Amino acid sequence: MNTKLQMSISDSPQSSICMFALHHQSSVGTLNPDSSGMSAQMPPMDEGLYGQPMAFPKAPDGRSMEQMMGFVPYSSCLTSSGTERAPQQNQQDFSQFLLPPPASSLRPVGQKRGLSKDSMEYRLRRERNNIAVRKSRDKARRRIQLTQQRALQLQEENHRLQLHIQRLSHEVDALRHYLSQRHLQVKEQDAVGDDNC
Amino acid sequence: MNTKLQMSISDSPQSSICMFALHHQSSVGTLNPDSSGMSAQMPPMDEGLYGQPMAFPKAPDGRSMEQMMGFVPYSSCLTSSGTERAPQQNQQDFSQFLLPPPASSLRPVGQKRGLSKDSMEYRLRRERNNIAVRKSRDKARRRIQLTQQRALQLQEENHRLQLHIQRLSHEVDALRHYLSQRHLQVKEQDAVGDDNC
DNA sequence: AAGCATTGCGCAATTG
DNA sequence: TCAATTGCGCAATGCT
Repeated sequence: MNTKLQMSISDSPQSSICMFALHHQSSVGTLNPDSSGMSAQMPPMDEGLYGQPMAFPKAPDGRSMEQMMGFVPYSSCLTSSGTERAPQQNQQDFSQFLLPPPASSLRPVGQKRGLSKDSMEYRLRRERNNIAVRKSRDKARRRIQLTQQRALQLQEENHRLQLHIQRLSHEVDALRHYLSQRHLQVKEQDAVGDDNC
Repeated sequence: MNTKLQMSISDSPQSSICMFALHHQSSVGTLNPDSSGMSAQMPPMDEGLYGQPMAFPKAPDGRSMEQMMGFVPYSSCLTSSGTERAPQQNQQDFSQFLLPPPASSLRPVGQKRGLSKDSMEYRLRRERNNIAVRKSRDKARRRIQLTQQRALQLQEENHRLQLHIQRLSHEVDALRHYLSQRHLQVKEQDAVGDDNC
């Protein structure tokens, strides 16, 4: 399902080899046809679901791809199948990854994109995003807190309103009762009056 | 200043070669070449609050646990001057990070902890934790949703209760008014009766 | 000691 | 182009 393909290759900026892979990955990941496919639909599942890492599917023997390949992530990027890397596919040809991105790539290797992890540009972007993320999460946390508080306040308010309703209801009952008594009284009185006069 | 040094050694289980630079570089390192000097000109990182990463405050000496435990391989990468790492940062003393944890550590170096990222044990732990994390976040998401729904329901309920109160209040008013009229009527009648009799 | 649950964080992909 | 979001894995820590 989720064809995340996330690869969090994150670091490893160093070896040029890695970099290539990264370049690949980024672009491929994004392009990944499947990505558009299905997106977020979370089944109500509880258990079974979490078992699927979706990112680095494990080998049948339970080993993660990383372990098996030693560097699978990159390959997975290539193999567009994102999701379930065929277990038998071990024979994959990685030579392509070892080569620098073809000049035909959308963006020239050392350009804007495909930013080397060492570039100042990259770090600036990352740092800005990290700040934005912290800010966003802070905001989310506050929003959640407010919602919880609001729920509590509403609950209290609710209780107060119910008590008020109870009081008013009793009052209405009392008034009605009194009125009915009064009614009888008057009737009686009327009757008496009639008799007397 | 910012002693981040984040090391998100995270992924890149693959080639030990690939990982590390980032570690250092991460925040300040890369951005602020002069890190040691502290002039940290970090870009225009205003945002007062969010500008501070304050990530791994852990160890007293500022080292993160990962660092403390030392995954030598990665550290070695660092030493390799590898790549490009901070040009001026060279003066920083990372020797502490390069050394394996003291034998006096709670657990022997090659033991449970200090798990090599390549060990099956490590991957199993990670995978289990990833599953737990997904589950936990799913739970949190549901909890938040429920809270929001509850707030909405309470708000509606609240509105209904207020309307109810309004009706009851009017009813009370009406009854009282009627009663007062009745009261006058009776009094009047009484008076008339007295006169008549 | 061991294991799941939480939480903060950075990365990368997306969204607006 | 760039900030805001979002899903994810990692590691530290909380909680049994």
